[in-house]
Amino acid sequence: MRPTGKRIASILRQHGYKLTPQREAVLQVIANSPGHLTPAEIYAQVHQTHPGVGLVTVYRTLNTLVKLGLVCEVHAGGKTPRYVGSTLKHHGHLICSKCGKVVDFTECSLDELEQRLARETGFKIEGHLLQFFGSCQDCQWEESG
Amino acid sequence: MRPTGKRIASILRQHGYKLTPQREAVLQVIANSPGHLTPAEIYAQVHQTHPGVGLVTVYRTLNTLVKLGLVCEVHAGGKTPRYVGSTLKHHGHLICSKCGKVVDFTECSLDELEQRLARETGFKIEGHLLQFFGSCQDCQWEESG
DNA sequence: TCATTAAGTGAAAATAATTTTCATTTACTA
DNA sequence: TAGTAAATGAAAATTATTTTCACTTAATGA
Repeated sequence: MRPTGKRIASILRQHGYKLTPQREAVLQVIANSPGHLTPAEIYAQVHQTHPGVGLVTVYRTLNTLVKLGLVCEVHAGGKTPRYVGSTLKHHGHLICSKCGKVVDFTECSLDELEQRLARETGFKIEGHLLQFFGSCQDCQWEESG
Repeated sequence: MRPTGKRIASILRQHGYKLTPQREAVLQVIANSPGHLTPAEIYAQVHQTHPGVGLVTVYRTLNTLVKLGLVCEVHAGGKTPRYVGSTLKHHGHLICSKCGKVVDFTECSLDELEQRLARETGFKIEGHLLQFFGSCQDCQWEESG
């Protein structure tokens, strides 16, 4: 389950960050979106309800949230990263190579592999991102059509 | 096993691309590097042996190689992607969140999950990328020190 | 071997994404 | 409610990447 906007706000304050209306607006958009948004998309949505909020603030807020591990940065084919509310661990994506559509899935079956890698490499593993690439159903139709 | 420079060259020609000295130089660097290089790093290396080759050509060559599936584009924390010779499927990385170090690993245990996802979502899955994030041994020392 | 030609190249300019700077404003704390 | 450190918006700066275009070259075949 993703953290709610309120949950995120509380964590922000715990870490000494101020809770400004601008940040709240960004949090709302991310928390309420089922999809994976680019900074520009987030800005567009924020701008509708809070016309005063600038794109710079969106970038700054995203950086802060990523640093705190509250949102996940996903590179899904396109050149700009996309952001989604995150529980940090066990994050899986299915990405269409043609249209860029991203579908979430949850899976927890990598523990064994994770432990083996930690043992063999000395890494302290904190999370993972598993991405499958392929064509979504729509784009398969277009291919054959 | 990664494709060799020669192998890649041959595939290029099969697809109607010309084999220019510039491309050969880029291929050599990628094929011979054990690590994951940024476009700028590749350019720097190419430039040593082929001072005439421009950064633009490096970008163009990388795009071509990615399109052909001959190199893999990895987003490893930093803002620019990194490139590595690739077998397209079964590609795993272990990425240090602090220093950006990337360690390859191979794993083939995701077939079951892949099939389930394909069934449930209708995706035609063509490959995947599994990335674990954490701290490498060196950076763990720095943390406690 | 040489001429043809489509594709590739370098340099500069253009575009796009992101970060920095700085003067001003604001949320939190006492 | 005053003080202060942090956050903000706008503009400028930076950085990464792509496009344009005149020129060059690799591949092809006579």
